[in-house]
Amino acid sequence: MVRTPLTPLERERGRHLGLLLRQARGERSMAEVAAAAGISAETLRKIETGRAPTPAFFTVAALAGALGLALDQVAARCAEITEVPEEEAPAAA
Amino acid sequence: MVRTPLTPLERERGRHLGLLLRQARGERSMAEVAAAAGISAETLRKIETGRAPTPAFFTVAALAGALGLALDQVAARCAEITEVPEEEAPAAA
DNA sequence: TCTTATACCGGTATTAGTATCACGTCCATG
DNA sequence: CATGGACGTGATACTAATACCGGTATAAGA
Repeated sequence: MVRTPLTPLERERGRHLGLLLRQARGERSMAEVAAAAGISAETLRKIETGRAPTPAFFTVAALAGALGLALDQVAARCAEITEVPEEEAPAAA
Repeated sequence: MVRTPLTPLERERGRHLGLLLRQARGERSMAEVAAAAGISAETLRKIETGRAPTPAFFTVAALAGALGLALDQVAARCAEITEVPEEEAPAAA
């Protein structure tokens, strides 16, 4: 295999990142924040719901800027994710 | 077109990001830094040379961690890139 | 000279991010 | 009830990131 598929840990980290961004968005609409960050609302939705677990650096940077978040804080919070919840870690994988 | 191809500005920004990382790497070898960041040396090389202009967020975060860089500083430096050098901006594009 | 290490480059393979479209749900408002 | 907005989900299209391979170049050392 050439490009390693995302590990469950990476997916969990992406889910965490999505939650962070969603919390920071607060009451603002997805469309508004997405427009402010210069990305599509669909992409923001995928990131927030964890369906795009490893978005591009500049995408996250633009979102952090639009949401008033510090990138280092975001990265630190995501780096805390070091294990996958058992409910989310199927034994078959 | 569905996924917008990278604009010349995005490529220029990626080139800038690569230079930042290379400077921060200093005398250390690519293999060493790549291993410290948990990525392949090939990927690090592509990022440093600007051939992968929009790397994943966690990839940059891991590199910044391995290099002792602050993500906000990196993003801010890259955000300064708002125009493409004329030599690099073909009129045909 | 030969070997080794480092880095650059091209190609190739595979997965993932980004964007658009369509449809469905929920909720508030008319 | 109808309508619209916001969010969710799935499919589809296309580009890009990541990784591995082989080849090349250069510099240092035996």
